[in-house]
Amino acid sequence: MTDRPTLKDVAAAAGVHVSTASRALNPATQSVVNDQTVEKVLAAAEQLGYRPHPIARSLRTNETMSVGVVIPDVENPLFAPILAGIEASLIDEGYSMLIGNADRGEPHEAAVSADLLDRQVDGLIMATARRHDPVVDKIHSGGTPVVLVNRRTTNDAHPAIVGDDQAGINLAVDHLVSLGHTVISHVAGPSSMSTGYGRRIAYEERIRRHGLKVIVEEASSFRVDPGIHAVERLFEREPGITAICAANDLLAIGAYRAINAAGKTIGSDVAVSGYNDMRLLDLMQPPMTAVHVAYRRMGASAAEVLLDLIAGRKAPGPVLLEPSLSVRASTMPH
Amino acid sequence: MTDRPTLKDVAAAAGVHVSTASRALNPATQSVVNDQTVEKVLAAAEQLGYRPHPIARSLRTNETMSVGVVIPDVENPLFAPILAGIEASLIDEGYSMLIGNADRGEPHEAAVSADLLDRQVDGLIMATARRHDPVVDKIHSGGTPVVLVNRRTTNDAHPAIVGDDQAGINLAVDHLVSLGHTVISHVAGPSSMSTGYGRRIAYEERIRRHGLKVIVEEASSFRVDPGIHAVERLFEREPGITAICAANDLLAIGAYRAINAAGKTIGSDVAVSGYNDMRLLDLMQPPMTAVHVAYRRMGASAAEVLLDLIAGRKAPGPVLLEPSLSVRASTMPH
DNA sequence: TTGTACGCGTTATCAA
DNA sequence: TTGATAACGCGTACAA
Repeated sequence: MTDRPTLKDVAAAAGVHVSTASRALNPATQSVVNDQTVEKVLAAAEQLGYRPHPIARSLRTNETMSVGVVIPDVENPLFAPILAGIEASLIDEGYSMLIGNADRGEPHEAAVSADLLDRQVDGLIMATARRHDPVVDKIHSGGTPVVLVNRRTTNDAHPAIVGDDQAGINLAVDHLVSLGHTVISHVAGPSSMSTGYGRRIAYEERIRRHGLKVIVEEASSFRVDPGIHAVERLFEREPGITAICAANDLLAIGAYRAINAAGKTIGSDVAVSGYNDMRLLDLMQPPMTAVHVAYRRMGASAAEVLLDLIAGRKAPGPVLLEPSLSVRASTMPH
Repeated sequence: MTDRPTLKDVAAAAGVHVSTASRALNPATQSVVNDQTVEKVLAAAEQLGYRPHPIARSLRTNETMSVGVVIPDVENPLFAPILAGIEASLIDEGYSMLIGNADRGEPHEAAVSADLLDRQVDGLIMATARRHDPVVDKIHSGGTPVVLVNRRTTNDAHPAIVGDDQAGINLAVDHLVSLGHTVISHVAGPSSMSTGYGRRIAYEERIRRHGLKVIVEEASSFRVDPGIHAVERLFEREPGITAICAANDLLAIGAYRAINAAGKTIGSDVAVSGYNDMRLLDLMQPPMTAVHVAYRRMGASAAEVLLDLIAGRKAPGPVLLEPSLSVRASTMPH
């Protein structure tokens, strides 16, 4: 591979000094150099196909033009659109995305983010936040720009782009109530995460406002099997349940399984609503009603806020994205 | 944020020269320095919490310890396990992963990979290869280590980790034949990609060997809607079709839609097999039979081969991963 | 407006 | 075995 041209080569070709070439190429300092010289340098750079060496530049500027993204589990379909949104926002500003997969639990998250920081990323987007998260606190207080996505901490000092869980649960509960349901239960996610906790609290509050009984089972994680078990427990406790409002799509799929196993019919016997509205949910049998969250936009916004932070602009506190409700056949009039 | 300690600091603390400290810290040159000095330096480094500055190191060594991954569409669920596999293999060797999303078509792929190369990645994993792919050819001949994943070019000089499409299609076709089907059609993917082309050729060959009639419709892309249209065309041409062997899960989902729309029953009237066996396929109604490919392992292998290449070791030609068949209710005896 | 000189943190070469 | 020094490619005070 033939050596790429350096700034020195450009300067030589243009017949000027390296520093002049540097200034001519840098939009910020370009104004200080003679117009004709600028032209010459630009022409030479173009002709040689000069590309500034990012490593050398980073060494000088202490900016790598890259950001780290810490994901709890890359294989979770939830994060694909978030990553796509982040990438789309970053690319326009010349930034790249370094991915850290923290799928081995909490201590791993610290290791992964430390790794990214060692690589001198200019900022971090974290999708792994717990409600009380010392890792996030430490990075934040270390001075590195951080933006949380999807989940937030209880500490509102951290910028975060998340869905409005309260509004989303309200949509689901109100929808079920409007269909005539009166025994509506909630399959909650882990209360260590804002998504699990917030949706549960929102459910309890909304159900009480409707004058109904609060019926909750917490699943150990946001996955299908824990969802099955939670619904099995629900059926034991409260056989009269006619509706399940799940904190997440996978938990709702678990509900599908448990309902089928109990010999009941989804929709007519027991209504089910999911949360997230991930792809292909409309292809299930019956198609699943779910609270829809704009994850791609969530990722895009997180990246934008992070870039603001990096540029020294002030970041907002938590930003709530308004959800909508995708109504399908899994919720029927009762 | 308090400045991180530099090699100079470590050297000073240990009472030795910078270059000695450098040698003591580097496993490769460590043997050349006095054991006691090594101890001293290591202790000082530990005590100061020294972490080598990767940017400065890269500037000297011309290695960034990072690899680029070019994906045709991050949101396609197919690539999540591939990314997870790549990441897992890389992390162990101290490498990081830079993601480029090339979702804006062919010219965009060239731009994205150029961008990654500009960032001095040590190698590239590309999931975007077309059968004839000048972009890949150019990068390869430019001297940058490249490994293809999932798709391959016709040029066997490029290392590639792909599924054995012929074996996979054979599994599906033989399965359908064994169920008694005699009018078996194929919904093909774009023939510009090895996956589309290879599976189609394999289908034609296997069908002929069984003495049956070749019935193919090519979809414009590996997505649901093109699948619907392709199957609609199939039904017009050959009303007697009892089985559809699709080149991809999404095309098979399109087949589900088209079959339902035609008032027929999936499984009993028309059997359907998918390809890839992506998550949640078992939750469809009816659960879908599909050729299963070990995508996580595919990603992991690609990363390993790339690291071999980077280390100067010779890479194998195309590597074929053996598929299996996940039999479910969408394929029934006829 | 341009050139000089230096430094960013490492590693590599050469002497000692 | 260790130290001195240069170099990687770029940006930037400072001087001219």
